[in-house]
Amino acid sequence: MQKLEPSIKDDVQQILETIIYLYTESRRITKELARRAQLTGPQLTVVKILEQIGDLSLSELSEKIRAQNSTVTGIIDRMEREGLVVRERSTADRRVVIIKLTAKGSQLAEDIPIEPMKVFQSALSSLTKDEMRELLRILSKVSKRVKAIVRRDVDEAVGDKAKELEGQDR
Amino acid sequence: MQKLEPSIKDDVQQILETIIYLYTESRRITKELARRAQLTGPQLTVVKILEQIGDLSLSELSEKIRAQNSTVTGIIDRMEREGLVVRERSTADRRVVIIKLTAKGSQLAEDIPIEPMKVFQSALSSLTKDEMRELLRILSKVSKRVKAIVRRDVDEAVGDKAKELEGQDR
DNA sequence: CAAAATTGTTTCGTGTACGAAACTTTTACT
DNA sequence: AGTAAAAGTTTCGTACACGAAACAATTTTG
Repeated sequence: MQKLEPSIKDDVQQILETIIYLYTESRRITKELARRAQLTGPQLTVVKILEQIGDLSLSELSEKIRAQNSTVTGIIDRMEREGLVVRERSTADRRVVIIKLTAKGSQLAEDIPIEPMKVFQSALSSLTKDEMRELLRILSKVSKRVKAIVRRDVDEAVGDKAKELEGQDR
Repeated sequence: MQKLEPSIKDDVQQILETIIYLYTESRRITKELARRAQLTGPQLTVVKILEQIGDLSLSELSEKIRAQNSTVTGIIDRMEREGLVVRERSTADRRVVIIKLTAKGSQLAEDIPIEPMKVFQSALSSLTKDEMRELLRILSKVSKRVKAIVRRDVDEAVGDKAKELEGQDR
């Protein structure tokens, strides 16, 4: 079943693990920074986004933090309970709820000096310009491949295509 | 505050987004594959791991799926309720709980022909050997930098170090 | 204009996810 | 042996996270 030669297989495994590491680390950092302000990770994200962009509708906010509306409703519920944000009906479109930072929320945003993503930006900045280009090029290639595979094999008939997919492993 | 020149900044942003895409896509694929077998993402992961490795203690399983014991307890509770696995006390060490696939669980594992990670392995395999080495080298470098920054700046005094960190952005 | 389709939000039910505390069994120490 | 420390698991409380259904306001259509 495994047709990759060992060293290649190890590379693949290590790359996957590194990507997973980078992602989970980003969440860990967010969480750690948030903890110091008595916030949760997602709450810190919301506070920082509202500070930078200004008021947003719930849907816009959901899109920014890549979560479903129903998830964000809960996050905002808890933040409103803590007095960090307020909900306001839009006068232009009364279906829309606008989320605004309160004074307390703004103060908190200021108190947290660093955005979680800054750590990654800083780390990436240690690469040479060429390395950065190369990284982006290769990651994009992988990304495109994943998208193609997903379209063909996962979204349609995983079962039928499984053998074929494994056949490509060599 | 932003000292990166635009093109570099865009590269950084794109790299971050690509990494986030690859990670979230991997969860989406897992979930989609799981859905077809009436499983959840983590449950599919557990079933596939047990199929390949064999029986594991709860702690070993937690480590494999990178989750806390308390999280896995819940996952196993639900899977046991569905008759996919059983808990057995280890005779060697009676503190230990061994998780075993039932016949139903094994059958399900067989029915799902492809492991979620296979998609990524396949995509990564489209890279040349040189590209793979280069990707791994660069990602490792980033990873090391992140670890170093985290040790120095996040785990200790984020507030004090924030300015300094931003200064490194150029 | 009125019914229908659409858009934005919330509610509900289920499943993670995590840390702290509680519990059980084992190991280490005196 | 007897107590203390450690290891493995579960319980508890809280916070996401998501999809489906419910609800409200707006826009589209006949």
